[in-house]
Amino acid sequence: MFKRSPSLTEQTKAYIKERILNNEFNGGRIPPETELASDMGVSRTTIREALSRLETEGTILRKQGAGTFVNQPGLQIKSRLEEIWSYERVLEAHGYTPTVRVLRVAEEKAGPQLAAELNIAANDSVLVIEKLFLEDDRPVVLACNRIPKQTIVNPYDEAACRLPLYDFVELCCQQDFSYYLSEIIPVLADDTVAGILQIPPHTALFTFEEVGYNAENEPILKASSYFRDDLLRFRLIRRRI
Amino acid sequence: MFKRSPSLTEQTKAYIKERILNNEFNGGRIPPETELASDMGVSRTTIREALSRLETEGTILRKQGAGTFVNQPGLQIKSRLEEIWSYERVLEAHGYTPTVRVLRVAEEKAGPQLAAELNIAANDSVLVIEKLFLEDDRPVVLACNRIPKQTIVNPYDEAACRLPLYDFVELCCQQDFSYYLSEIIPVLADDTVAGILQIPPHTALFTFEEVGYNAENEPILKASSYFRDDLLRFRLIRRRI
DNA sequence: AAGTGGTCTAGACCACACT
DNA sequence: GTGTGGTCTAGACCACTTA
Repeated sequence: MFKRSPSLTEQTKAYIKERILNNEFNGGRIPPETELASDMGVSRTTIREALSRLETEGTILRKQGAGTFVNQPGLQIKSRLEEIWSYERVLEAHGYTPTVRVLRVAEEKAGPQLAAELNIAANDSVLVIEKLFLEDDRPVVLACNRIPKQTIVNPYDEAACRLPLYDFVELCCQQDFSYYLSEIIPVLADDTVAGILQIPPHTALFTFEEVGYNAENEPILKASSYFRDDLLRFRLIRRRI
Repeated sequence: MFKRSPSLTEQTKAYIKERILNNEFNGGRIPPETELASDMGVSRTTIREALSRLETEGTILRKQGAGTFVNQPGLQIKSRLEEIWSYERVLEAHGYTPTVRVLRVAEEKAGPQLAAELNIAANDSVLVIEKLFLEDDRPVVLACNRIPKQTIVNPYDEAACRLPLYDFVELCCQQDFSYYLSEIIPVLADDTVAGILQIPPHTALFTFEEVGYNAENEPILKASSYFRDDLLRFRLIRRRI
């Protein structure tokens, strides 16, 4: 029934999710794992891994001894904090059709703090790319990214700067972008940020301050992002561990 | 080597983590999965599940074809947002020895918004428990919890209100607390909150607004929490999906 | 070429929920 | 008791990295 790639688990997950969205399960009850396995011609392990991923996403609910159930539609989550990868996709998940505006591309010298975070020397050059994500001309996210010049091996142009950051890194730094380590920090909007995001000054915002790492676990960029809370709100499922 | 409960996977994970903390792996390289499995007398599946959990926690790093490695100590995370369950434990993880102060226990009538969130009728009674978590007399977290009176089946006293919320719910509501659905919202501290947390008014804070659900997926409580950003900061690992 | 993690299988037994 | 999800096993093959 399925091909080899992408993984059977991912195909299984997508297939079950589609059946959920089509309301194919009476009363929200999903068939037993053994039944799903024999129906779809895969092992129960594969089914279980697919169901686990759907459970972490909040799509389904499992009760030991009782069964597996579709979660209420109201509880489905649009933007899970851990899964944000590009703001374009986050905005699309919210039903927006985002546009990207590159506000600034410049070179700066790294201050001592930035140098320490990126494991470079103070006063080394960094490339600064400031991007604004808009939905219907309303600014939603302001992102400021700093990448050490020495990691940029290929020439870049205006178009490259418009790309999602991980594409830029793979294209111009020939590095794999592996993960972000993020801090969530509440701040008051200063005049500059308030002006760009078109909100009153001294509004409370939250920001991401994050360092991006490559597959070798070396820091390759620093990103600071500001969000319009009224247009984009993050949700989170917290489970007992 | 191991007992049956807690699960082999959890014991395996704890054992590997202990060896990591003891610096038993030369050069940060963790032995191959097959070797770990035969050493510890469990199947490779069990080892893999344990390693997966250590990876999501940010403790280790896996590279296909290359090996498994200990993550840099600086990248270890103290309070993963998704894993917060009681604020006592979060503060302990930060090296604090927290105390809890119950500020208020009262009954209120539910307004229309709260009633909708908790799926009760407007003007139904809710029990309000306001708690402050301190570290060395410095307030760190203010939490305000609202539980419909009708779900409280056992009598409660002052001591019960001091318990972590999930213990209170299991004790007095005879319900299993399953998960929270949380929103992260930046706000300006008003005078009341600022006074309680001992910070200047109009400081930017972030808050959790969250609804707690039982195993049957029914809302059982509403919680609003305020955090001293300077004393407790949340970190997050975001991976490419 | 050899060694590593990634995926998948078939089957066993356990813990829990229903009725 | 019966059926469900939860845990675990032993073994196969694949994809990737490293030398």
